[in-house]
Amino acid sequence: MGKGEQTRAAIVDAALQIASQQGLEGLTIGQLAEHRQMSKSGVFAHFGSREELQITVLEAHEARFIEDVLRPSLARPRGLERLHAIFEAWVSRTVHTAPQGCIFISGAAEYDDRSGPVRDVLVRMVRGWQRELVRAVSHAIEAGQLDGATDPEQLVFELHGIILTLHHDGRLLRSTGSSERAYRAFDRLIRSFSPNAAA
Amino acid sequence: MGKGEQTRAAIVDAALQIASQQGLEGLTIGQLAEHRQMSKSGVFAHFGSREELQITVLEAHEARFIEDVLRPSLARPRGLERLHAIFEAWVSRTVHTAPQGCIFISGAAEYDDRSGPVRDVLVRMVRGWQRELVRAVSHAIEAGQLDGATDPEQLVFELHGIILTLHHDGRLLRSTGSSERAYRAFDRLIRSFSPNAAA
DNA sequence: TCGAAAATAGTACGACCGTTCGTATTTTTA
DNA sequence: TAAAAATACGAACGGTCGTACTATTTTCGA
Repeated sequence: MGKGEQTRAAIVDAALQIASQQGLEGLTIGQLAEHRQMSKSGVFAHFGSREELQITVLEAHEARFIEDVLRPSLARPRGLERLHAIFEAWVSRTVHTAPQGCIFISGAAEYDDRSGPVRDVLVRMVRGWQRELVRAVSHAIEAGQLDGATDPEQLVFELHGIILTLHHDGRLLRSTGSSERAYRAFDRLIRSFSPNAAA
Repeated sequence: MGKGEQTRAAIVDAALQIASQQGLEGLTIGQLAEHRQMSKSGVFAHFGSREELQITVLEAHEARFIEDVLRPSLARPRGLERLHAIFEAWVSRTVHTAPQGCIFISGAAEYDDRSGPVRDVLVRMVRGWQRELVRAVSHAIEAGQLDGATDPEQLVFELHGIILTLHHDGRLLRSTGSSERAYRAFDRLIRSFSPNAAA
């Protein structure tokens, strides 16, 4: 790895941190340069535009997200066990690993009314993640661990809600005990989709 | 109402629109002045600082939110019926009335890592709204419409999640049918807290 | 080790930011 | 209707923004 790539990686790392706190729109090249003790133009040269930087940060975020949440869970057997592992890792990441906030979530608020490449990339990533979740749920249905009539996307919809509230309450309101609420919500959610639950 | 108050009200109105799309941090005085065909300093004079403007916008948003969501529901009898009315109005507002997005939600992402007066006001408002929800849930418990062992704040936590996902999917992903998913989620949520549900 | 290529710095630009201030205009009040 | 007060304007300030250019330094293979 040449010097350039090395520097670039370090910049992206710092950018990821900053964007996690201030959002992708709050990320500025000047701030990033100061953080890395470089000149603005030196930072800029690695990306060519701020937009390209933001997209690069999104890609780095996604890679890390997948690594933290999905990857370890793939070691678990398909079905409820894996789904549970995913949820646990997701909760954990939301409150611990990324104590500066999730870029997917802050980005959703920042770009839901905008158009452009950054938004497009974000949407593609979120859709991709939802597809992964749907897959995991479908496995549980196929295994008979969830009711056969379960609409996987409905379950994912509600699952996502738990994480969004966890993020919201834990971060904005600084509530303690949000994780416990999240787990309780997850249990009820799964139970209400269980084979023997009165639909 | 003097001329000044009149102008100020019109400015706040425009600011509310802009902030609903761009967020409170994306709201600028210059943009606002252009929108209202005024000079920057003319707009500025009504608030004294951008922060004061942001707080004023928050207050206007809260007033409208209460008016749209809570107020009409208070005409319904306490308990599940009122809770359902609140949820319906909330969903409706999230997807129709405020097609530019909810400032409470975008603000949560913008200010969850910041400090200062704007954040403080936002937090106070969100807490206040959650308290209202807890009240509505408690009424349903007292009326025996929800299980006596129900933790109202847990139910509110999950209820909030439904709205957050509705906002997320409907706006970022532009999903159609999110409202239906929200209603289904609500029904399941209520059922799982019903007196006869196997806890 | 030298020289081409890559990487970084430096400088400048126009645009917009929030804010200040002095002045002009309009509105209200006496 | 004139004086007083409220309101709006215009210009300017110091900053920061992203970006474009040019110069300098550093890196690394021949």
